[in-house]
Amino acid sequence: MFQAAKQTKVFQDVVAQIQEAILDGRLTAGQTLPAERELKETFNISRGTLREALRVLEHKGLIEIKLGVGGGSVVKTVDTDQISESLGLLIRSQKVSLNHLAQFREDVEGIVAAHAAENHVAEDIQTLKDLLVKARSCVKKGSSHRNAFIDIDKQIHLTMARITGNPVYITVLHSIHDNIHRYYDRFLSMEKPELEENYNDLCDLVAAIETADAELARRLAKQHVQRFNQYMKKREKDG
Amino acid sequence: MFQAAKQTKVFQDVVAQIQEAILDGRLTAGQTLPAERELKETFNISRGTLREALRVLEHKGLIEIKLGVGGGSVVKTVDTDQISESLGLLIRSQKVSLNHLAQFREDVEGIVAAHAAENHVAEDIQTLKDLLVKARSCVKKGSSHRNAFIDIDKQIHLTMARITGNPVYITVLHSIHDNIHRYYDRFLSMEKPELEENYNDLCDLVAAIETADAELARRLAKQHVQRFNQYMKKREKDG
DNA sequence: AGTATTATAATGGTCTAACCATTATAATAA
DNA sequence: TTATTATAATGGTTAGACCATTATAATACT
Repeated sequence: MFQAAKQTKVFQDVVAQIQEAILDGRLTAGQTLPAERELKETFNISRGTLREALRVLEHKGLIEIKLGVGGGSVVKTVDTDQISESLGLLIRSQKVSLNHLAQFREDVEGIVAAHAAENHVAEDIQTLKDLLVKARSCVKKGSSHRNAFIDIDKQIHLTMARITGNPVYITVLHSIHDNIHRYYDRFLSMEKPELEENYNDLCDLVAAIETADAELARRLAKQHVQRFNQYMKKREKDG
Repeated sequence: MFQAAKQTKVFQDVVAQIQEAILDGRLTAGQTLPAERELKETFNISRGTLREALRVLEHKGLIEIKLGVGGGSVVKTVDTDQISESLGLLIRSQKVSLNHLAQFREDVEGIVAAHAAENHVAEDIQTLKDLLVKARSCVKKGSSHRNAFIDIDKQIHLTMARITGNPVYITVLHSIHDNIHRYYDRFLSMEKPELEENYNDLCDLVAAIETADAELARRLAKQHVQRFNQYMKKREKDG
């Protein structure tokens, strides 16, 4: 019938107060909070308790704590790091396997490509084509530039996410890529023919986006990601 | 050329050590860590520093700190709460709007429904139909049971996510629903005709899943979520 | 005997007061 | 003018004490 009346723990109350101030805009990114020895007077608490609160706020990604003169707790712009970290924990807890993440990525990349085909402007296509040029030079240099190619591949996908105009896709794709990287290092070996195959995928994909063919873009993106995943699974199996 | 040699901060080292122990399985869910006064001796640090570390681990969702005799730091099963919280922060920081979240949800619910159509077993259909019966009784009782209906709607969607067998979808859908709830409270007003409309949507959707028609399921799910979103947007504009 | 009450002790929560480590800035020297 | 060095502000850490909560054991009551 009733609910817990209040946060019994002092540090939680402090976390809540500072968090609300940030989210309400009373504190904005870049601003520095008062020094700990001053803040503890404001809240009328001990420094230890205050520091527990600041530690939590830091981990939430709301502040950054800097050392030395002119240091202190600086309000941060919220980004996707915490989501990536949490997803990483789920993966490492074996709640999520490579197959699970790969399946999700295939679907999401497909959707992102489709939206990109619908929403792009001319400038976006130029950005993508510039990235394709870089990708091409990596392919020419062969498997020694595998990592550089993978990085450009990532940039192309993140660019498509940006073209959707929806920050959720950017966040989700960032989190996926942050976490799938661990598998790339372990399982993904691409030789020159495979690099070329992937490069051609990307060219076709960009072309589909340019002609605003959403359904084709969706299919190509999915197929492209599937290829990556198959390389990995094959290598995972072979050893 | 070189990287930072080590974590300068003591508490970070402690966080890392305990986290690794949990992720490696040397500590498993349910186990209780030694008491603070004992742990601080093990790590050879002060209690304050140890508590900063434990606070961070708590916020990561890796441990739960209980009071009193028999209390202490208990290793937890990792769940989706942290991801939901982080997504919530992004939304409240106005990095993500209702429209952004709604668009994403339409796409994801479509994909989930399609996978559910492909992967379901007979038992799953029974679960869904049981939920439909409950939904029907809410509709009969009219708008006073709006919240109960919304909750069952949520359960149906989460059930479909479970049917996919992919925990990423479960996590993502949980996070979306956790965060879209705030908008429901503010903007979603459903009268009896609208409840009926939605109930019929769900019946059609479950039928499509039962007949394993993935493409139809995808379209119906998307359309169903769109309806919800339109109610909200209409009300956001009007009221 | 069984049940309610009360004391005990273990554990996290908080406080105080000090000192260490890092770093931007100011003072000083070359 | 530039390089060096001292200063002081700020977070990082330590030590030891006491408060608050709670499972369990001891006790009193019926």
